[in-house]
Amino acid sequence: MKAKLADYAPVKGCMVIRPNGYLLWENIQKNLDRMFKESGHVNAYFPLLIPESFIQKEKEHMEGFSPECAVVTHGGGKKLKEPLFIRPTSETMIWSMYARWITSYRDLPLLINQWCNIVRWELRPRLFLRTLEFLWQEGHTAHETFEEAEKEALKMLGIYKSFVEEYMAIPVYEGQKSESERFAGALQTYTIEALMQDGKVLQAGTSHNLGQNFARAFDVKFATREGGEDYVWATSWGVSTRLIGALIMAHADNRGIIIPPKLASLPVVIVPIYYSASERSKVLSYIQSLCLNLRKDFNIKIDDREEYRPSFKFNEWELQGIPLRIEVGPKDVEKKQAVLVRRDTGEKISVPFNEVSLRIPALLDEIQKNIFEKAKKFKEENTFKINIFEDFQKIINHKGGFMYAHWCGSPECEAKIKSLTTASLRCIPFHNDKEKGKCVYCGGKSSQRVLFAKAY
RNA sequence: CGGGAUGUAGCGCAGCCUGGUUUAGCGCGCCUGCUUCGGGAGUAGGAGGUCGGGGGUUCGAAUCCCCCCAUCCCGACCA
Repeated sequence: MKAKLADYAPVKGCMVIRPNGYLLWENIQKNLDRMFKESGHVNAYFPLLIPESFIQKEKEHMEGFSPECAVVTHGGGKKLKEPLFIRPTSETMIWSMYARWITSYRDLPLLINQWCNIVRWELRPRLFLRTLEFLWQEGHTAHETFEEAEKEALKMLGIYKSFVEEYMAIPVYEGQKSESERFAGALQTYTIEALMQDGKVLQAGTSHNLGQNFARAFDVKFATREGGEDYVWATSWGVSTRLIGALIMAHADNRGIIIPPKLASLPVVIVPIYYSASERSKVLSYIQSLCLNLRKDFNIKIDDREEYRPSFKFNEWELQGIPLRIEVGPKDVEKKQAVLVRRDTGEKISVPFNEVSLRIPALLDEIQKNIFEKAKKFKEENTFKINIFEDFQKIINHKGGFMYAHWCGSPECEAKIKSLTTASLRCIPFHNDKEKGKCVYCGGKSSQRVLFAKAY
């Protein structure tokens, strides 16, 4: 809020994404969109309003979503014959269209993504993490075989993981969801889970293998290579503006947020320091010449506002998470240097005038790496191998973090654990110890450890 | 929908219990001037209020009573 990312809107549960926050979203979009396109996907736009009958076509999907939907009942001053749902996700709309577009294996795979807003009538909203309306992207793909769809679902999860880790500098666990945590209407849900600094965990992205459920519901058949006929295999995957929430909670310190350099629209800000009018003009012209080289490679702001003192500006830019600050005062002009200040460590580094343009990219890289490593260390230090249920309860309540424990695989145990600890099964990790053990709750047989945590 | 709390200036709050010296205050922010400026400046002045809404009690209500509305926090649901 103080970093001017967002504000509460007049409607309960809705937020305004302010320019600082929206810039972050634009950078998230820009990079993800590039990754989607590099992997063969294209963008399209589908309508906001979905006929009620569409939602009802896939039973599990309807049961999962209709309680949290906003419904339009009136239009043009009249009651509508059929209510229109504001999309909570677009599977039904998109598959109704795919039915028209897909007739042969030659039409496959169909790889479409959409950037849009959706509405889910959440009962307990929270800024960025759970709002009634939010922005996201949803990919919807159609394939010839189960294997191909499975491959796609995993590939997209991989893209999410690399984006979140490399750009947002947030380390994640990747894995699959248990049956009870699965997306409504999916055969399999894959997820990346990120640990926040308060010990709670945030689902940062999901990818689903939808099998043939939606194809059956919307009668999407295609002529196979062998001359037969089959239902199309589907995937869907999405990330949302929740990622901005993740960014804040993963990296912020007591000075404010920290924007990873790779996502910063404004990576560098220059604060001039002067005492008199003559010093002011000297310092500012020095900064101008300094910027001549830098501006080619970076978006740089010179904060020459007269009404604030330098110390005020330092704090303000730190609050907003600008990765690197350059201070230039009379002393620096005299010594032909500039002072570079890292947002992540606060370290001040004096750099000779003609080396500044070299040091900036190197420092930005270091900051990017440092905040990732710091978050990674935190994640690892807060992942606990648990064998006894009492330890599970103790640690989850005092420290939070991931409980890496054996689980027998039964939904009953999962539900029991959740009701006793409020921790849910976040994922069955891909890369886990395939050791045999006993379920942390019931003591039944288990072949691997899974991750439990309190989640947002 | 269950439990808890709160609505007083743009933001954060005090005042309420025990009604009247309150002309409704304080901090931050905002506007103007001067001095300042290498880690959230100082000073002098200034603007800004249907005390959430409605009703009631009273000579008199921000304060007591009733109803309504809204928001926040903790649960159930969820990205």
